[in-house]
Amino acid sequence: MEIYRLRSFVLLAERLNFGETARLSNLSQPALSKQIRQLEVEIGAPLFDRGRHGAQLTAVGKLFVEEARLVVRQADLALERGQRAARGELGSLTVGFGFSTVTLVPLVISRFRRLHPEVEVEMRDMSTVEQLEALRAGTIDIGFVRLPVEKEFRSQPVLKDRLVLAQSVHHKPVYDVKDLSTLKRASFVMLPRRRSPSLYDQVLSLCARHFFHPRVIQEAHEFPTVLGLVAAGLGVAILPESQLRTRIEGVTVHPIDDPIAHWRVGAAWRKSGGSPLTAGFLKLLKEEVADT
Amino acid sequence: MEIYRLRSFVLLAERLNFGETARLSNLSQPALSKQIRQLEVEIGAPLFDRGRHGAQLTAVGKLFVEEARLVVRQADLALERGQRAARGELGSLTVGFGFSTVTLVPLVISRFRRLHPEVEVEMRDMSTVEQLEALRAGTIDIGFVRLPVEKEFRSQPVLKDRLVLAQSVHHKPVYDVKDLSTLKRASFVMLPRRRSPSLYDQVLSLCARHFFHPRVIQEAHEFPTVLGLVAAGLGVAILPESQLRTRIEGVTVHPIDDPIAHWRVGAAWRKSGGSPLTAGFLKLLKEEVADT
DNA sequence: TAAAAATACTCCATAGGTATTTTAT
DNA sequence: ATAAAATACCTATGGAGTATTTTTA
Repeated sequence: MEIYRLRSFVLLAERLNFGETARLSNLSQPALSKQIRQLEVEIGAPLFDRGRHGAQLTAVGKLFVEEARLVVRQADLALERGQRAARGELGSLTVGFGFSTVTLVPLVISRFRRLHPEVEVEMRDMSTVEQLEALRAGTIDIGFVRLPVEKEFRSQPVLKDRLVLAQSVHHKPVYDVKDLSTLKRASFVMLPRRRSPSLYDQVLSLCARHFFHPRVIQEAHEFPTVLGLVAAGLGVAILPESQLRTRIEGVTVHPIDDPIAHWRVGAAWRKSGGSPLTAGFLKLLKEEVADT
Repeated sequence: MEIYRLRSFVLLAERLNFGETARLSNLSQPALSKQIRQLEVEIGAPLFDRGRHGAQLTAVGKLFVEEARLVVRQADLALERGQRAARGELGSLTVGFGFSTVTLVPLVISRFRRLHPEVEVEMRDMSTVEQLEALRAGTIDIGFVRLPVEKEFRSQPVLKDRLVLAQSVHHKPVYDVKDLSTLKRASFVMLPRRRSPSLYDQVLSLCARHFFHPRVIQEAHEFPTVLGLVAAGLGVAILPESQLRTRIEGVTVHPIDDPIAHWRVGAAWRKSGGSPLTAGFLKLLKEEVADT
């Protein structure tokens, strides 16, 4: 029982005339006759009574035309939804992001939402490791992680980030970023330690390369707070340059010249199962990155 | 977008392996590949990611497989319901009947209901004219009317009926059914006049052939009541022989020997649009009639 | 008898099969 | 290197067209 026959049947049930219906369907009358006859064989009963004045639905035909209509409608809906999904107009997209893309990702997502209002877009704040796991598990479709990424994924570079030393202009002594070991005696304002590898760990290994453990005098949960505390003269902070949009008077920043203090951040996604939504998002992202 | 392709697609989406799915579908692997590829062209996006370890649904594929399942399910349901309707297991049947078949029709209907529990069967008490109109309008599927019936309908004889004269054995004078004109002075117990042609009209024309108008002394709404009144000596009654199952002590009946006092009653139905239900009912009816 | 559908027959599109190549891990 | 899917090519089923016959009112 194929759909093209059901379509013909439904049309004929409306017109009740083989010749006319055939013409309107761009079919020959015998072709339509054969289709209907085939349906009648499959059902096991005549669907029409053929007479001098066209055709009349039988009782079975009346019952079956309702069923046929449902199938045809469902098929049309399926095709439409499939095509819309293919055009990236339907579906859902989940994006993971970390602190380095906390300004970029919401920007791209809001543009994406405006372009595809019927797509469900979700964003999730996660660490790099969590994002990689979530990508593998299919929980998120795109993540923003440190590059390079495992060959298991595809990626696209988004921004370069590096660590900077922030200190108050009023504070004495002034620490020299050229020689980090001078920070041995400094007080540090830090974000809380998170599931490694987090910024905390990175600062730790950076200090370890200069044979000291940083003295943490205060923790704060947000970058602006950290900078505020630094400005207030509590101590120094090491943080990613990407977070310096919220720059504060009275604080100087200097990039740290150490290989582990530089890295690239990129969007990452699974090689397989890519949807048009992923592609569309990445395209927007590329445009956004090019603009900045 | 045809159903056989959707079926293959749904199966493949469950197995995620072209070769295996093809084998289970009695298809060759290239045939299945071609079907899926065709679907992908129609949708406008890949439905699977083909890899070393079988196939994986893409995001679009995941969305579309749900749609496809709905279509396949709807199609299976349609076919099943169509076939059941064709076997007379589904649908509705409305039967009209008059007083002559008031015992026969419910009998056949209850047998029919037992055979086809899922069929909605309705019976409607109507005059012959009403039944013919209802047949034309499609309000009823089968009627029980006086034969012969217009060539517009098909029919099947059910019973012979004729009018009988009923009178009390105690009543004097005893009326002679051979000479109806002796009834000129008799008192008649009658059913109320209904929309013609009813029994009332028929008795009237029978009397008119003998040049008198019957003197109606009492009306009653049921045949048993009429007979009871006759037994009580109120008068005579002319009624159809088919109603004499409810015979009563002290009442004699004699068939009236007049051409307009005989007729055949039959089942009638439309020539077109006949359903297996109609056929099934008529078959049961035939058996029932043969038994009596 | 005339209009409508069915039949007979032909053609061709396309589904399906076999053998082989390409791809991905 | 190897398993799996794609490709190439062939066959054949059956869907569609034209001409004609049959049906029915």
